[in-house]
Amino acid sequence: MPRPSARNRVIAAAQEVFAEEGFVGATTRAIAARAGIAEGTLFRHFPDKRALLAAVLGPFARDVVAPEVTRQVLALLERDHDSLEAFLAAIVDDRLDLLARHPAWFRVLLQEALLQPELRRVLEEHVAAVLVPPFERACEKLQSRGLMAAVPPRRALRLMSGVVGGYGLFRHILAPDGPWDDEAERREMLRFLAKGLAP
Amino acid sequence: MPRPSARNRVIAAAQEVFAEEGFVGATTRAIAARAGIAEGTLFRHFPDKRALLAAVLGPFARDVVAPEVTRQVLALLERDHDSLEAFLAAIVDDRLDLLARHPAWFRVLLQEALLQPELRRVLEEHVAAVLVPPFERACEKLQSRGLMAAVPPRRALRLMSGVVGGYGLFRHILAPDGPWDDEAERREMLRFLAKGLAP
Amino acid sequence: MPRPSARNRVIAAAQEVFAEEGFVGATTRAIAARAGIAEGTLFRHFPDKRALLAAVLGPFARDVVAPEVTRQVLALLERDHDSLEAFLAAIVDDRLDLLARHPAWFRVLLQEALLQPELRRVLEEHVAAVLVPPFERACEKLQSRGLMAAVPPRRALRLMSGVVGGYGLFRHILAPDGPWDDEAERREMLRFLAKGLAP
Amino acid sequence: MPRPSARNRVIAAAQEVFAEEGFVGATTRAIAARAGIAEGTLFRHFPDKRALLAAVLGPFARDVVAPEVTRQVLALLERDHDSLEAFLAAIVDDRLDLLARHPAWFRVLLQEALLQPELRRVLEEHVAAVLVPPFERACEKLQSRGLMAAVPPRRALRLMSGVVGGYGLFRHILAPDGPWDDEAERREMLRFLAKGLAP
DNA sequence: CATGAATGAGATTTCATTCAT
DNA sequence: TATGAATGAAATCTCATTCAT
Repeated sequence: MPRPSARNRVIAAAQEVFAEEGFVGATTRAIAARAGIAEGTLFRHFPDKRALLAAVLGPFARDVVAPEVTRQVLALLERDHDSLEAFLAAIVDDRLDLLARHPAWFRVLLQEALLQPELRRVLEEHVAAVLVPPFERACEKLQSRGLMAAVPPRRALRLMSGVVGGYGLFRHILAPDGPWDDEAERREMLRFLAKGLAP
Repeated sequence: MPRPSARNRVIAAAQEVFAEEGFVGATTRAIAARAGIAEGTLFRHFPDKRALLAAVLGPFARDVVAPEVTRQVLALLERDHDSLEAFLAAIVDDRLDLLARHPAWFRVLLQEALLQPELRRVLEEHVAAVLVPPFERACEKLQSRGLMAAVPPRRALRLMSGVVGGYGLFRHILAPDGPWDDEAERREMLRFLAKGLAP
Repeated sequence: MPRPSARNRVIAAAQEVFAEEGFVGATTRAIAARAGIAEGTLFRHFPDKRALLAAVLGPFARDVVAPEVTRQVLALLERDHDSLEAFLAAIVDDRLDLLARHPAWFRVLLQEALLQPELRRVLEEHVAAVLVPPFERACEKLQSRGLMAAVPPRRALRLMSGVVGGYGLFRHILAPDGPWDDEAERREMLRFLAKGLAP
Repeated sequence: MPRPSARNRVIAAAQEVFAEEGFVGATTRAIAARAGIAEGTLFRHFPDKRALLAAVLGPFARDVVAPEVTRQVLALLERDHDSLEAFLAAIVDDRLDLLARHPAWFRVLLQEALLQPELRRVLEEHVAAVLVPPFERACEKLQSRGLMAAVPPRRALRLMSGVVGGYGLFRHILAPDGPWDDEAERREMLRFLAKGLAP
């Protein structure tokens, strides 16, 4: 396996430093050092620091919304689920998987979304706009079959996001060193969600 | 009503700018300008920028942990609750009230906790250490009376935090301009929590 | 004995702080604090910081050159001395006495003379110009009577200054806490000077 | 001959400005301007202003204490001297040589030693501790052979330092523009010292 | 292309000095 | 007259960005 290209090493380094220091707190010097290149070289690959942030968030955005990945979530949403439990398990597992694969992205995204209205707009447009309608349809389908409480789907989405996101926050940021039993957490989260959203 | 003291104007300005730009992104120039004072004057009131952050977060920390306020939550936790619903309502209302009174503090605290391990340590020590044990006892009391599911109390706390915190995030930061029906949100959150944590 | 006037307390405080931090390093805030007055009050007594320095050095300059005091040294110089030892003892004792009474002045003067050409000029003009000619005459008188080596008087003055000043430097600045036997030091300095300048 | 490196130009400029204005009075702006570089560039070469002072004094400290140079003085001290004159000439010439090569260092060192206890401690430890014991042994050897007065060696060292240092002060700082006959000064200083320390 | 030295705008902080009370 | 809050110029230091090699 060849050494990753300089460009990719920079992106990886930037991701780490952004996660640790925030976008404003991260210095191009630190990023270049961690990538093992000269500071000037960094600007051969990216016109400026914001472009680097875009490059870091870009793949994440793609991972969430780009056709092939979104298609997976969308597929889950479109599929007919026999039970609320099955539906929740499919969604939650997919998101937990994403979280486990990219904890740093989660952190950077949360930090920068707090600060950058523009990023919030992009997320709203590319994530919410794409995922919410299918999610709503899936909820309505379950609700019409009497498998789910009559909660407005957007509120159900927020509740689910709060539960899964809160777990991600504690698990990967606030107390990453604690003794976590991830499988138990997942099971209990699902049980809790299922009971909370049961008819 | 007299003009608020310069010191208080600075704190208010800093709170706003920190919330908008983050601690690192906020400039003392911007804070001083918004407070309507010269930049140098700012340092007559606070030895440095970090002290200003402390002054912004301090009241929040006090609001959460200082005896008289903590006592209120602690009182809620110590009291005997006739039902899970009553217990949840007491806790959630208290936290929602805090959130509604200090949305900017919530935002700054979240941002900085993501970045500053030291702040996480302080919160862990002053908030978690004080509130968790009484919360655990309250849960165990309810559980022993068969009013609550046999969830480990710390996990229950995380689930509740996720639900309430997620709401706070959407409500006050991500989409503060949306058409929110706060009373309905509160009611549904409580219903959801109560069902999810029911035996 | 009444409390010294505010003005004098400021001068005393300034002298200490100048000695500890140098003129540039001393802050008006520190001086005011040590004098026990408000910073603004300081400028009621002195138009600016340089005037304070002048007020600190002024009395010293007067002590060295002002008629009544200079007259004492001058008197010593004009007097007929029976021996080199007596001559040296008179001069050295006078200077040691000055040093012991005002160690801080010595320090401030040395520091600022290193930095301020203007101060060097003033000292040259008021001290050197006044004291050197009588000193030269005294030397020449001793030399003509065969009591002193044929050293050019200015060089003799420099040698004496080096010996006494070097002692002052070690005694009051570099190692003020050492176990000093001042009387022995004086005796040995005189013996050394007398031998060194003997015919 | 190539232009000296930027780093060396900065050190040379700093040395001059420190000598003229003192450490506190010297501004990085002035140093950068004299070195012909941008102010920011200065901090590429030295982490902060104090490091620049260290870089200016460092070579001096090395020149005085670093093995090869100290060894030279130490060699002089260890050697058997046939007469007090030869001993004094060896020591004084060595120190005068150092002084002539680095007058600015002498000045900066004196200024900062007056102000910085820490620097005094370093000098005490690295210079005094290394040179004093050999000096004492050399004196005792001369004294036991009846070639030198029974002066405690440390006092002899102070007397010599006063004479040589006083000369350095007048020669290089207070009146550098005067008409100096350095060879005569050296000769007379040695004669004076030899007579003063003779048995 | 990669480098790393250099830049200069801007950030935080200090401090002598002013002025309304 | 004394106060102390306020000022703003200037000092130290940072950092994204440029450019000759």
